[in-house]
Amino acid sequence: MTTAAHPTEPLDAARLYGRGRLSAARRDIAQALASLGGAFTAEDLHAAVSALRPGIGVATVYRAVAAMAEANSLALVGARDGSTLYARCAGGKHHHHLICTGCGTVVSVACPVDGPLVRSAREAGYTVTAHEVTLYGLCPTCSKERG
Amino acid sequence: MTTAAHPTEPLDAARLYGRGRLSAARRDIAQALASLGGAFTAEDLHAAVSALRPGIGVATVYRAVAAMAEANSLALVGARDGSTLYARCAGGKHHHHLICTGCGTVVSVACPVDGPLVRSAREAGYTVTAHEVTLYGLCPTCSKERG
DNA sequence: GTAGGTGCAAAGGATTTGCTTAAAC
DNA sequence: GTTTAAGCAAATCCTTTGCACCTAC
Repeated sequence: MTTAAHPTEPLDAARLYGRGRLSAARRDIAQALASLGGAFTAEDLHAAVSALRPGIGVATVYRAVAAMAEANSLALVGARDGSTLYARCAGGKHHHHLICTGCGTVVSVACPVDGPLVRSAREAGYTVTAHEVTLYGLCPTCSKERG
Repeated sequence: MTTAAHPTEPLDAARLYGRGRLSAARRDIAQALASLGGAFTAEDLHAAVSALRPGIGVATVYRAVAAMAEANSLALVGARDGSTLYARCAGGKHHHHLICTGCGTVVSVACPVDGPLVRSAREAGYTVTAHEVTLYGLCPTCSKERG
């Protein structure tokens, strides 16, 4: 199957950030993150954490996001307007993301680049070192709602 | 073949911008664009035009880029640091881009998303409305140079 | 003559950084 | 006690916008 539930680990705040210290703020960020579910921007996360911890600074959230991305707990899954979209992503097997533009839900999709595409590029003399793939669309629920 | 010379039309300044007026500044921008070759940022283009037309404003370049993108003469092909990467792209058949990180050359690659991936997503109840695919790597020349 | 383009400067939004204070280990 | 994170503000970076003037058609 090509689409699948997006692989995330249980939300263990200690692991989210790798080897950093676990402050109260970061615990709240972890909790807010769990409540977001799908794709989100740093601003979304900041807004969510603010409900739990009024007055938390944006820099704190940005630094936490950077730490989580570094620890492979978050993946950069795209962009919305001028902002970067992140989603929880346990890493593991290489895959990409389909983001529901209706509700933000994220599902995994198999990588369509590895394989024939990279192979034929190599045969043409090209070396593919990186690639970005993101799909946008509607999840089953939102598909029904919007016809 | 999966990789191919990137489809661009001969640089006809009149067509680059769609139906807008052809000012002297836009003619110079067109000429600078031709000299850039591959992927570029608005800032790259502004720098190139500045050689031909010192004192040209950045806003003019940004507006010209927007006009060209609107007219399907340019495609947004990715991002570098915080900046948007564009490349000449005649449009036509749906495709994506492989950008050489060595020299900026852009080549077309077939879309690996249309087909099985979209079909299986649809079977799972998802509607795919859009997708982004960009490959990064080295062209044959840069591959040799860097081993 | 008029819509559209230019240039400049200021605004805008997202993200980062410097610095001092507070807290985890 | 030492090192790391928080909080706040200022700074930065890319891009867009407002406005007065100019120019292609």
